[in-house]
Amino acid sequence: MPELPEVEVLVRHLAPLLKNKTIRAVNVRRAKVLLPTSPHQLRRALTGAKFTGVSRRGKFLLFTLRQPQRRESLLLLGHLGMTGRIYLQPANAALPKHAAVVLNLGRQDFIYEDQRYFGRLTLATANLARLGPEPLAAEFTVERFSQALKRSVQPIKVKLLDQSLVAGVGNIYASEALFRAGISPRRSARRLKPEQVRRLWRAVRRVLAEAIACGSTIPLNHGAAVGRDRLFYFGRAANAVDYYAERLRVYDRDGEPCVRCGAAIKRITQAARSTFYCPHCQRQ
DNA sequence: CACCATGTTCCTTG
DNA sequence: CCAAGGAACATGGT
Repeated sequence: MPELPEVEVLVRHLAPLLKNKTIRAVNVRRAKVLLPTSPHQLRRALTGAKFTGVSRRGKFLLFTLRQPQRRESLLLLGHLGMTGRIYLQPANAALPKHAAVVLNLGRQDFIYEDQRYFGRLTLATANLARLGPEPLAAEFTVERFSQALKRSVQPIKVKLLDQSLVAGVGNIYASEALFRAGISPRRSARRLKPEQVRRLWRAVRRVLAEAIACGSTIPLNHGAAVGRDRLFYFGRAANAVDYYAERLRVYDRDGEPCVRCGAAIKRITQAARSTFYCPHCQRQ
């Protein structure tokens, strides 16, 4: 499910639901997702702790908690990997097949599930330090972006996925931003002209902000039975949420006409991942 | 059987 | 130290 916009929408959804909820019990069903934290460490840290806030950094979810008898707040880090999901459900409901961690909050369970187990729910926060600037914050300046691009000979599409360049852009929005900026995904990062760097910088911000705005309008609190599998699914498979998929101009549109010029959208492989672009609108 | 999938880390090489 | 490339992780859909 997750690139920055989807994580942001999830954070906004979860924050009011979790605020002031106390964790009564911690059930670790897949220890791998905690690493390097151990199940014992997690249980000891979280049992009895109360959620005080939920925020985001790049694609990471940041849960802050207050432990009983302690002054310092505790930081729990979440990352959804490719297929992770977090939601609340009634405490007596059946657990999903790939539930990795379940936090009992009383009448509700906080479910962290991940079909492929690429994600994390951990007390280890070291990886945050490697992240680049937040694209929607003032720290993400065109100068800083430009300087970082000059040090790379990688194709710009591949470089956009580097979380130390800018935090939160993933495979979908990298293609979308390049389309909006009219830049070829194959172009070497250091060879972008200043005008292109500026256009791309703006396109990254715009594409992410629009996706957040769109995601924020989708009602997220539909019941688990209806919404769980649809929430944040944004491929274009049969059960995709059209409302969301329609917003993507090039991603997964191989062979379809470009919305701007009508040329057929192309799919190529870069760094073992799919890139979609318009060969006419994105020639340089 | 093949290939594909919203992501990151680890290892190697230069 | 840094940049870059590739395998690995694990499960499921087509």
